Amino acid sequence: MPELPEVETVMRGLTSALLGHVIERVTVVRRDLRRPIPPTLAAQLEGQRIDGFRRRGKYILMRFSSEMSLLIHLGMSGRIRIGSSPIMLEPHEHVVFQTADGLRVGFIDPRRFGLLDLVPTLQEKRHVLLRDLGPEPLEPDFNAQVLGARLVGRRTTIKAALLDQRVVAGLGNIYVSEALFRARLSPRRIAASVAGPRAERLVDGIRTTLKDAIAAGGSSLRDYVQPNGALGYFQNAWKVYGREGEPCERCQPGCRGIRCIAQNGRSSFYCSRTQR
DNA sequence: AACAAGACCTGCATGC
DNA sequence: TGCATGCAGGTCTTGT
Repeated sequence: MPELPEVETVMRGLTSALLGHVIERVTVVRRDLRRPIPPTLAAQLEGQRIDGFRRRGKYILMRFSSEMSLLIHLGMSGRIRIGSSPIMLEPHEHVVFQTADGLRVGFIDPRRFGLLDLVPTLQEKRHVLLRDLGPEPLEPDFNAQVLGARLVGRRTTIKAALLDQRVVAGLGNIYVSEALFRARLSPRRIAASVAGPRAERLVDGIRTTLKDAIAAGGSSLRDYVQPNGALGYFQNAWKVYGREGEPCERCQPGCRGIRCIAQNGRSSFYCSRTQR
């Protein structure tokens, strides 16, 4: 489910459902996710009021009145489900939060690549999983200069570089393909060669892709995206991802068809005529 | 230091 | 039907 637009959508859903609510009970069904759930999770959160949410890259931070923050990552298959209290545990539901006024929030993650951790709110930025993240692509200070500086000297492909969360935070396999299409850059291009006007195009491609996807509520594959169960629909607006063989919207008649290649074990989709 | 490959885990679609 | 295979929105670790 989760690249930046899906994580942003989830965070907004959590905000509207849970802001100001008080956690009454935390039940941990299974602790062995990507990293173990802290043994003190329940003790530290029970009785605390939810005071706000932040997103950093693909991570969500849920801030509590105790000045502790719950750090959430959804991995590949993570989901959050909100309902009212008496609901059956569903398969792979590893943690359940219940609020004082009867809401029930479940963290569900079949593959267990996701994680939950605690960090003092004032030290969020120093958390080992957050401290090396690159710039937020939707912040105003993300520009061609900033991106170009992080690509200097990198001999890998631009595809691999953009998946590196230290270069820019929040992109994943789908949105890298989509952003490179909009920027008319081949995923095979050497990262260091993206500077000047190409970097301008790429920044623009990244931002417009992410903004459009957020406006659509993200992309839904097999899982649903939003905590209330609503589906995102940006998967219908993908221009290249999952469209191998189709003509791209830019070249129409003369198009050789969208290609799918493997790079570092992951698929990349692109138009070899309009992306160089 | 940078990079590619392997590892982690489960579910699902495909093909025999 | 049953089974094997490969693939999936991520990232951490290992080895070159």
